[in-house]
Amino acid sequence: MKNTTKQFKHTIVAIDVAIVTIEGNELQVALIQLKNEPFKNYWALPGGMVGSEESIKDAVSRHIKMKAGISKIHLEQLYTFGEVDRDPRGRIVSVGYLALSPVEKLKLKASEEYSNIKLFKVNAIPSKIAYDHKEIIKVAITRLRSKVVYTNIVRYLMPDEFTLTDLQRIYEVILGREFDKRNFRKKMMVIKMITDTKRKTSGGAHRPASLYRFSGKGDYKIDFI
Amino acid sequence: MKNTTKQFKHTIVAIDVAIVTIEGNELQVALIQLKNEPFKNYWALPGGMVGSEESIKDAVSRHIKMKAGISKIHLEQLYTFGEVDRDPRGRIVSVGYLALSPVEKLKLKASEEYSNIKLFKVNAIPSKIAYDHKEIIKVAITRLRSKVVYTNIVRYLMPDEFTLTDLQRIYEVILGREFDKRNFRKKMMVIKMITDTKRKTSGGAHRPASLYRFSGKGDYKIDFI
DNA sequence: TCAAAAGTGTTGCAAATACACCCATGT
DNA sequence: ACATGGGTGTATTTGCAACACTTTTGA
Repeated sequence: MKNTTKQFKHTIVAIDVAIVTIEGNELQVALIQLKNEPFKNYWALPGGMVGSEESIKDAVSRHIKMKAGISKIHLEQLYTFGEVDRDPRGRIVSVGYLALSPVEKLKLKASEEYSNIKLFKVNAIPSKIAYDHKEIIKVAITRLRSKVVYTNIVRYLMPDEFTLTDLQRIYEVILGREFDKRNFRKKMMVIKMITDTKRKTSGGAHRPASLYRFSGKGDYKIDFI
Repeated sequence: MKNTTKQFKHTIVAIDVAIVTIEGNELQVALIQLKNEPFKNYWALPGGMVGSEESIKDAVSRHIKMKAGISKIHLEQLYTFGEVDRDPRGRIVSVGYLALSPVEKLKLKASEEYSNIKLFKVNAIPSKIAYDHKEIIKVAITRLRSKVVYTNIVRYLMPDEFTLTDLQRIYEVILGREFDKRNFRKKMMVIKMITDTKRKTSGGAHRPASLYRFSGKGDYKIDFI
């Protein structure tokens, strides 16, 4: 990172979003590689300015659509980072967001601004991270881990239909510990967060598994796991 | 509220803070009465602009010191409100904060800007509330209620020394339900959040009560209540 | 001696955990 | 027939909730 003079005179509101997904039994976050100073070649969260005629949430959606090719994605606001010197280009206040999507729905694409965009395991993010984005990622993962035990937030990481083993694997990846299969299934049945589709998998060299989907449409809170 | 033309050209970052305390067995929040349009005589949360050379948190502390005469107060960021039309004067993004203090430490004082500042019961806030401040208050109270059951956040609402009955009352006021005295005391002992000072109250026409203080200095999380 | 709040244990119930074997399919 | 993941029940432990009486002080 090089020292540069400040480019912006006024305080600017920006957003940065941690797009989190699960691939290969690992939590992953999307990072872009910056082309320009002051953080040339550093990795950063996708983000950008909030326009003067758009809400903060709309700005997040707009940037996600540009960089990850997805317009319907679960979003939640994390925290607003407002240290004076967090951005060497000037006074930029950034609102951090968490976005969750099953990996199949992401279409990461580089643009003129960025030489590259790809997923990194959250346990192995590159050391050259721009700004305070490492901290934002940490807040994002902490939030996900904390909400997973009292909400149905995992639904945003799952495909429409899934087996109970798939679901258990997602919980295990997020929380980093294993569950007993029988106890896990019992609990899922009790809280009736999911519904049996009466369809089954086929093709595996093993007994077919029942396919489930999440019940209802919204979010809810309850104690489980 | 009257219609006015926009006063500010650029997006501005402001803060609004819900200063919450307990008085008379009720949760209370400090509100100021505005002197000027577009919300003349409406009640609002204390708040104001974030200076270009101060962090967001410093701006919150500064405004609290001005309006509530207290410089050491527990603060936590709640949410950033970024709808385009939330302020008729222009594009103002506001970072909402929760501040907690025992009532004895607050010294609410009116200023030139505000004709009045006082505490309102959160169950009886006036109907003439400016901006989206009713929503901010709601987020503040929800956050407090939710954190009280898994953190030691009540410490910021208590005086330095207190009896177990005092402490139980605070939990009951915040959560709006009653606890069994024996179970409550048992739990407080188990989690060892508080320490016996070996001192006792005196003066009441009843048996003296042991005085306690919170252990350690920081925050922690654990399941209780 | 009375009023008022402080203080103190036990029991029953519900929820969480630990644990092992048979089933259906594809190769 | 065998390898692979799917599917199921019970016993034990632990944590939570319900419950009532005695103690100490000041008036």
